[in-house]
This record gives sequence, structure tokens and C-alpha cells, in this order.
Amino acid sequence: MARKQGSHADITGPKVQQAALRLIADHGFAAVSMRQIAAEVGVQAGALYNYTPDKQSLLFDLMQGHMDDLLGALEAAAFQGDALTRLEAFTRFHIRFHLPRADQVFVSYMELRNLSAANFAEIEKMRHRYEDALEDILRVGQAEGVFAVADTRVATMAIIGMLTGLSHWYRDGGRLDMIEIEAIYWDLVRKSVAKPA
Amino acid sequence: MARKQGSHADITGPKVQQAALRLIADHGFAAVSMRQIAAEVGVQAGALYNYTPDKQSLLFDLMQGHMDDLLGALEAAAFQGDALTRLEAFTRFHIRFHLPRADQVFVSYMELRNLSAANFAEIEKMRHRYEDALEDILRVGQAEGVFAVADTRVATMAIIGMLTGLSHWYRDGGRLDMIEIEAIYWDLVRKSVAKPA
DNA sequence: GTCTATAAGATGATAGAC
DNA sequence: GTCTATCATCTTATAGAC
Repeated sequence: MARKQGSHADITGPKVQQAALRLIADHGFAAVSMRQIAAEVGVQAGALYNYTPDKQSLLFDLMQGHMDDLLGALEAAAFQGDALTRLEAFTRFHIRFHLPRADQVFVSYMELRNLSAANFAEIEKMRHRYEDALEDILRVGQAEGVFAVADTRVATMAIIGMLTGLSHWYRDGGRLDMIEIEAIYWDLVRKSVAKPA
Repeated sequence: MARKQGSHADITGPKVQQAALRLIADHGFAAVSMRQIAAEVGVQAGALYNYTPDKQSLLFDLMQGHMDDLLGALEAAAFQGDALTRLEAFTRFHIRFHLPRADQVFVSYMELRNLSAANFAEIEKMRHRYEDALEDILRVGQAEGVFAVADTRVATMAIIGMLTGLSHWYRDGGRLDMIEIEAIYWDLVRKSVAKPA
């Protein structure tokens, strides 16, 4: 099959997403121009519009893709067992999913206000589903008398805040590797909601 | 004393900072133009340059001012007593200082990558001093056998992450007021580093 | 699918009048 | 101290050739 010269949709498409993610994570959505993204990909600016109708959609697709991956992985994990076991599984899942995706996490967190109202609502809904998965675990554990939290919603937000914060300071090749970090964070999370002995 | 018409340095100066903070918190530094800030203040764009040499300095001054306030308030608080008492004081201090300053917290957190390298280093140094205040408390408590944390630095970052995350979701007029939130967060923090009974 | 060229407007910052 | 006017450059997005 003859291919038209200069036609590389299957290669360029992913490269656009990748370049956009990289640049937006580094400099912020508003600070990155379509020309910069095009230069990183190795095409002219006009060619980008074969892959996205506009700049806003490019951001939305990145964030939606990230949330799709997250919720898909969460569902696939399907934590089983008692509340304490499920909380440990959630904690370790969160860290293992997020730490290797520093750019996606950063963009998904920092660029929410650059989404259009409709796109923002969409992403927020997905994020809410993720939070609810944790709150469900806390509520069951609370009902079973395994946990002792004053408010499951606040505890949910506090734990997710603690875990998400990790992505903002952790760097590969640092003093502690991911396995060690995971153990320390799980210890903190476990105790924070534990029933006093 | 006759004042030149149209001369309002003492009024305009603070208004510029205030307008910039407000707009940058809402839309992001790169997305906000000097013209937008000027319009919010009620002057023309050129007049802003009586108050800042350039846009970058405007951002830096906002962030430096916030960190100055934070470190000043921390020093003034001068937590006394045993490690547990000091940890409680730090936790409540953090929440009481940050919750009423949502815009400043947001900007100081989100716009770090829009600082020049030199300005970034300056702010990071200040942030580090704040983190060290908490780590000092944890280290003392650990040495005294009051706390049981696997790693004081990681625990420091985890607790600050948890507390900072609060600023990202808390809204005035919500289900719980600041006093209730404070109690719940202190309970989580206290237990997370507690020695098992 | 990618290119070049371009439209139509916004940007940070400065100069000089008042 | 603020204004108006301006510079030089950058912006997103589109049109049409190949």
C-alpha cells in the first residue's frame, strides 16, 4: 500500500499528546503555545489541528484520559476482604498508580481551572467517583467498628490529600524508593483512622 | 498640601496586589494579562509599572509576601511545651492561618513553576523553613518516645500534604465550620504519628 | 497529513504628554 | 501617578497548495 508522503497519523497522534503533557506539566497550560507543542512534535503548528479541534480539547483529552486510566485500574483492582485490608489495598494502589505518572497527576491537579465549565464538570464527576471508593471503605470500617473517624468524608479528603501530596515531592532516585515510601504512608494512614487500642 | 490630580499611590499600590492575587488565583498567572489586572484596579495598563518593574515581580512579591506572613506568624506563635502539645499547636496554627487565605495558598502552590529560577529558589527556601518547624517537633517527639514514625521527613511531608489539601476543598459555609474541621484533622494527625498504646 | 501563509487580535513593556 | 499611543512580537485558528 502506498502511503502519502508526510502522512504519519499513527505516529504523530500519540506524539502530540505526549508533547503536550510534557510541556504543560513543565510550564502550565496557558503558558504553552500550540507552536511550542508542534515544535516538540516536529511538525508545523497547523498540523496539530488534525489531532485536536482546539487547544482546550487537547487539555481535556489529557485529563480525561488520565481519569479513565485511574478509574479503569481501580475497577480492575476490585479490592476484596475486610475494611482494613481494603484500605491497605487502596493506599498501595493509589501510590503505585500515581507515582509513575507525575506529569499526568500534576496536570490533572493544576490545570482544572483552565478547563471550560462543561469539561470541568466532567472531570470533577470522575474525581468524585474515585473519592467515593475510599469513603466507602472508611464507612464500612467505621460501621464494623474497625475504624474510629469523626467524619468519613473529611477523613477521605484528608487521606487523599496526604497521598496526592506525595506525588508533589517524591522524586525517583531519592533517599527512599517507592516500596519504602509505600510502607511509611500505609503506616500513617492505618494509624490515622485506627480505633484506639 | 496640594496633591497632584490622579495621584493615588497609597491606594493604588495595595489594589494592584489585591487585583493580581484575585485574578491569578482564578485564572492562573500565565492566563492573566497586565491589562486585565489594570482593568480590575481601574487604571490603564501602563500605570501598573509604577508599582512593579514587570509581571514576574508582581507574582514573586505576592508569593514572598505570603511566605513572610506565614513565617512571621509561625515565629510569633512560638509553640511551647512537650512534643504532643506542640504538634497540636502546629496543626491548629496551620489550619487557622491557611483557611482564611485560600487565594494566597492557591497561588503560592500553583504558580511555583512560573517563577524565575532565582525567585523559585528564594520561595523554596522559605517553604523549607516552614517544613523544618514541623519536622523538628516530630523529631523531638520521636526521641522522647511519644511518637512512633518510621521516618520523620516523610511524616512531615505527609502531614503537610494532608493539611494543605484541606485548603483545596474547604469552602466557607459548608457542612462543617473551621472549628469542627480543625478538631477532626487534629485527631487524624495525632493518631497518625502516635505510638501504639 | 503536512505545509506555507495569513487573518485578526492580544501580549508585555516603554515613551512622552499632562 | 496616570494617561494615550505605540512597538515588536506572539497568540489561536483557518485556507488552500501539495
